[in-house]
Amino acid sequence: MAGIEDVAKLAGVSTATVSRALSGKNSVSAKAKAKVEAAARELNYTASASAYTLATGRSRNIGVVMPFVDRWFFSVILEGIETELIEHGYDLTLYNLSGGADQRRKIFFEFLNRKRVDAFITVAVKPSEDELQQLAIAGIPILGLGGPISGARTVSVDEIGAGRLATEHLISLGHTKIGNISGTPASEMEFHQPNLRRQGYLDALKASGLTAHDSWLAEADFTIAGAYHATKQLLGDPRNAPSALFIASDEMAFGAIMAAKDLGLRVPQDVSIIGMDDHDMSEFFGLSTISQNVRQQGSNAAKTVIDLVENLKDGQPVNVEQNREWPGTLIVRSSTARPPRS
Amino acid sequence: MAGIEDVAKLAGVSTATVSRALSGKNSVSAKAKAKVEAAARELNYTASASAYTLATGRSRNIGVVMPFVDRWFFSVILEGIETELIEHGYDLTLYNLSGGADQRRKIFFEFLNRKRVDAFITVAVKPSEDELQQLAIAGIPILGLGGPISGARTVSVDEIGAGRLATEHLISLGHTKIGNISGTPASEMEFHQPNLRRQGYLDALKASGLTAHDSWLAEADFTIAGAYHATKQLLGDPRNAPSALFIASDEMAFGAIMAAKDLGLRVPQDVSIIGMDDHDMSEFFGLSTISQNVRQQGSNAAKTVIDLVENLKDGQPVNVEQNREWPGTLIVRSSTARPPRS
DNA sequence: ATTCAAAATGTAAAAACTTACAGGATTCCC
DNA sequence: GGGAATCCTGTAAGTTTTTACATTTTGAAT
Repeated sequence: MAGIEDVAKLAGVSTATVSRALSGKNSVSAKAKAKVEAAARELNYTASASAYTLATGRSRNIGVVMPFVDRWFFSVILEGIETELIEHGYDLTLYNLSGGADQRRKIFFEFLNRKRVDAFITVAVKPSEDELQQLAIAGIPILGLGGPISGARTVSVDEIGAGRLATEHLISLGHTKIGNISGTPASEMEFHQPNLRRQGYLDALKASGLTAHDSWLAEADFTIAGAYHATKQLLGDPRNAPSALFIASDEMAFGAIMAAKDLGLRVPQDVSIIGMDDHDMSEFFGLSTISQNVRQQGSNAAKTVIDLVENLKDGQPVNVEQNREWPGTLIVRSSTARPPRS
Repeated sequence: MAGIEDVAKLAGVSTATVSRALSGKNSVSAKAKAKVEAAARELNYTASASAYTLATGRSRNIGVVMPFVDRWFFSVILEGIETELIEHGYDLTLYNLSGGADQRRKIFFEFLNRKRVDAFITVAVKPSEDELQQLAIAGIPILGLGGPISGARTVSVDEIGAGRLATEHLISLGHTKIGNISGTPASEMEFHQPNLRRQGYLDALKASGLTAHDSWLAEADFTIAGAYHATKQLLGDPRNAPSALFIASDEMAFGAIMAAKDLGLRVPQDVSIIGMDDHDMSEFFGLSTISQNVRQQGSNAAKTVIDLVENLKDGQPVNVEQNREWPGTLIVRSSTARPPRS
């Protein structure tokens, strides 16, 4: 493995000049730069990351913390972040919390201290007071996705607004008996997104003078199966069934569609269903939904965090507390229509 | 941020002793060890990763390269790897190739050289000659998942055997008209797993003296939608339709089940369907399948790669060329049954 | 009490970069 | 052509840790 010294020797300059030529930040004569670049190419040289980090205190590496990576939302956002980071010459190191409390402690109190990352992006993770303090001591800026974190920048989706949007779509079609399935508290993210979505649903009903019958509401596991069973209950009694359902996630909505079919109900003729997320498979199911533009949320977060670490002032990020909210956009497919005349 | 010197001062010993006490590898008196540990805890000290790497040449960091992260198989395997790595004190840095050839070149010819990782795990990626050479020069060991890579250790699933297993299950139920849907070449992984699965299917038929009618074979996009349309074709003509289908992936099999239902066919009474992977949702669909134990494949790969980097001899891994193959296991659910009497 | 081996500790070099500082070379302008 | 300003380059210090080597301490055996 060639080091900077080898390049310097081959190019006939000092290591300082090599460093300057390759980083492109300081003044180097065109001639020297050419020689250095040729030598570096010949020796296949790239500066060692650890020496760079040690010397500069910067690692060009971003840590990403998420509770799972094997769920659709998280894997898509991860891909969005990663692609953007690579583009800018950053590495991504992944920390997933699915290993439980012990793993979480290890991540926040050991790995974090190794000064291996310039900043963290947390996705749907709410750091505890202890954890935030730990981050502050280590001087690592943090960007939160999917919920407010005090003292940190934050990028999130307007969950309430999105829930309202979905519900308003159903109301505008003429539905008055609108049900809702949200996640159970246990299966929820740490910021209770599904709860917020229901809040938007309730807001929309209220604004239109409608009320939510208790028997039109359900909570279910955040999965296809969970929503399948919940839907069978909600739609089971034809005399008292809602004519439309707003479901807290697309994945759950798939289960709802299958349940409706298995009950002999046609979607959308007998019952309208709208989800939320714009999952990859939603188009296949013809599911109307609210798009969150997840991949772009990821790349946006990556851009923001790079901005954060490249514009530190005295080691502190400038412009803290700037929260950006994304609106959702309504996507109408074939799972929603006017209510049946009864 | 406290450095090793601060800890040494507080504990009243030299930095060498601190290093030894904390790494636990060399002899330190019990008394000194206790003092150092107390001091480290008080100062909240963890050795800086970059200095450690610079001094030792080891980074305790594993690079993972995969073509996507937002597909079920990849995200699950990633989670398996990550959880195991954390357990052993390793970090994971993620490189995904979905950004195209340019990103790929950047990863293999720039990022890789930074000496930031001790080893690579590649998942369903077939490095080119150039890329392999690059890895060799950099002295980075590599563990391949999902296909053979010359000169590297490899962990893979016996795809042919798995395809045979699935087909034999259908044969043992009494089916003689067995169709198969595999991925299109374009949508395939770089090692052509789906092709291998079809190979196993053909082997099994042959062994039982059965033949595959051309009109029972199809290739489709590796998605629900792809298989949905292919299935509609295969089962569209009742007089010439197979009574059972072996589908190259569970995700595709979901599409097949829906297509069958939409054609008015009952699964399994009218048509049996078996997939492959044991996807999270397969239980919900009642899909019979071949389990690949994906998460465990991931954690197994992580263990193997740690073994690889911790047992280097003269910078070279020992035991190269050791290929481990996983068998699949048959999981029978409710999507397969005896063929209908016709 | 001596002696010797083994165990514990300290000193200082090494790992591979960046960058402040200072000095030499150019360029510019009059 | 001379002096100042600017640009370029090299020297050496600094970043934080590990570890070879040297030295001191400990403990056991005589």
